[in-house]
Amino acid sequence: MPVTLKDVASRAGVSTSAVSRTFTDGASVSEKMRRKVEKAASDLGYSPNALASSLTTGRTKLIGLVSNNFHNPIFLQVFDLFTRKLQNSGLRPLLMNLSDEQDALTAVRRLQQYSVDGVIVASSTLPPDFSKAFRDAGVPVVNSFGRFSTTPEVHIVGVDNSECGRMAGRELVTRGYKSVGFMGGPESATSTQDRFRGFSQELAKHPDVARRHSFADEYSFDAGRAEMQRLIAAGNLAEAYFCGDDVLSIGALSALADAGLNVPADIGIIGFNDMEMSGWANINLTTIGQPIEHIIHSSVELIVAMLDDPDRCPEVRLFPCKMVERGTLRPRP
Amino acid sequence: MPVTLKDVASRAGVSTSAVSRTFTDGASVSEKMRRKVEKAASDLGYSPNALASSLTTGRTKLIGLVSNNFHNPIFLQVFDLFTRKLQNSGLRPLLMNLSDEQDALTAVRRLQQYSVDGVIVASSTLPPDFSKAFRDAGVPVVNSFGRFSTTPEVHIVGVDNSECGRMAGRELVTRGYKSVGFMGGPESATSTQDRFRGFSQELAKHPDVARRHSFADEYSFDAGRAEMQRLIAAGNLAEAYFCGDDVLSIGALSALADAGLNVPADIGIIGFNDMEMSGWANINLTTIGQPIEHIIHSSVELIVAMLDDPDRCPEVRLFPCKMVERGTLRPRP
DNA sequence: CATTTTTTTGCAACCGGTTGCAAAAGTTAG
DNA sequence: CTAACTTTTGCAACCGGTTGCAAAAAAATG
Repeated sequence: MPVTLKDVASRAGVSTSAVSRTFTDGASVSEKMRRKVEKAASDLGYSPNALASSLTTGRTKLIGLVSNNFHNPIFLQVFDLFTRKLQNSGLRPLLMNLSDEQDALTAVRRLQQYSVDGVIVASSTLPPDFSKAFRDAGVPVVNSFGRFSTTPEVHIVGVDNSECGRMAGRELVTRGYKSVGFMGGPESATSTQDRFRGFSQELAKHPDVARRHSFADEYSFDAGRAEMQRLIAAGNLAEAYFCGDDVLSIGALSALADAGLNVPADIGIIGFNDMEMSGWANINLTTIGQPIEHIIHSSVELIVAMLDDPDRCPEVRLFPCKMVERGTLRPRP
Repeated sequence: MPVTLKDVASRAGVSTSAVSRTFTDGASVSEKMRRKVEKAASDLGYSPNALASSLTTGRTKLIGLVSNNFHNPIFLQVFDLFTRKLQNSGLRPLLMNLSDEQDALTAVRRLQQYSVDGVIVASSTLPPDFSKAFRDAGVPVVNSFGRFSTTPEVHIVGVDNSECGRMAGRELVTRGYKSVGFMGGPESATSTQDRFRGFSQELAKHPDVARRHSFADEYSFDAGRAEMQRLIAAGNLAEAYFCGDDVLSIGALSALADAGLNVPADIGIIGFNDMEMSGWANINLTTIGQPIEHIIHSSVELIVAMLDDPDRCPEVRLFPCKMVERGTLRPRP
């Protein structure tokens, strides 16, 4: 049914090689030949089969896009940017949702069956070993939004989460809060661990500031709300909280509002991620944003570079987070 | 570098056909042979190349997942469900983001190059002709969340948006509102047109209820907020509004709050889509929800059925929307 | 045990392309 | 116009599998 190379060749009265060459740039074809072939091809509505050619070229232009973050609204933006950037680089994203199944080797197998040219692991919660499984299988891989190591075994693009934690701590101290809390996501997430570590490090420099911490069950509105309700009920609230994700912050804000506590007059909240809705007028959350576009553009650039040089030395690319000041912290003195 | 059929064959000392057959179910292979081959395959870590086999079988198990809705939070859930359901059906989603480029023929070309077995168009805003382009190219296609026709040319799975409009109208009338408004998304979106039509039809039955309508520039918080601010400034507000999407409703709610208007005491709001955050305690939006899971499961079932019978007669599958009562409308009398 | 029937196996062609190589055609120089 | 050199073209093998067909092996039958 679909038009093949052969059909075009016979209609143009030339060899299949000639047709193939007109569609391969850099190949040697005369102007006359090219015109003849292009005419025949467009008459027939031919377009080359990318999969068949991958067989000989060894390139499918397929990139596995692997993630398990299908519940955090920030990831809709992540998928939007990744798919667009990949498309604009002439690549096609093959999506893999890891929500049901986390086994790295199965994931590698599945993607290898489709001969992906490379894989982007976009997740802040998968363990670093996950990405390594791809590298071990010889598949170029970039880990985006993941935890970085100073001796990376795979490419990592993202932010320094512990630096973000320090930034949050510094901000709260600067604003004169005398007791502060960390409300993390699930304790098992590397992002939570790192933000907590940085936050603690920073506060350790200020012994006069009391600190405490706790963890919500997951990165969700309900978990943030429940955790804040628990804290309120327990009595001794800190003056300000750094929440491990905006969605937790928004949950916390709703618990505070219900309890009749005013933000930022009675209590301060700083979030993380700068999701779109954090800027909405009725939320107006002060938060720390990741430069998502930069991370994604850089990740795609890196995977593209890996296609030419699969043995490229693994590197870490970190981008700075930035404070987004809105209305949930008391003003700087 | 990767292990091929030939490698396994020579290690097992058998023909390549034998190896191929052990990996094709339904093929004739003796137990002894199967064991021998499986041993060799697992020793070598072989897994068959899906793309190479597609060349002869004509099946890639690749499904194009096409959308341009990368900004509505509801679509994160849509992508989550689609990818999982496809994966569980042994299919792989090839994602195509249409935000940059809307040309149907280009999209068809691109996906045809990868020999997708079928395409799912998941969008409430793309024109029906878009999906037809795939059908015309002989690619099985299902349009999810799209506008249906009583003489469908492609499979459509979704809701009856005009019925949803009627449902919203009925709800407002039942609650005794004497003047009501429709605040739609962009007037060009088929979903907005249909919801508006149904809403108007229903209200036409109640001449004692005053009605008006307007359209926001896009489906977004900011657009909803701006439009409601405009309405407030203009003076004559209706007693209740049906907003074409929850994200518009939430924007509208924030404008109302800023203006010191109380919901539902001063004004009622009913949304559409039941996004996750509509249920959040600080939003608590009364809305109409689409049965997303059903729509998606049914869409995938349909595309799977099309693989076996590409000429299957196009059908429309509609699922009922349901009211989700929360706190932004006055109670029923 | 020979014969017929059924199952298993390998051969070789094919899926839709690409590419090294040598022959053919086109250019340039003498 | 011929020789030497370039460019363009087609042939045929190959990429990693599948499959129709016939031969080989195994099982059933007499």
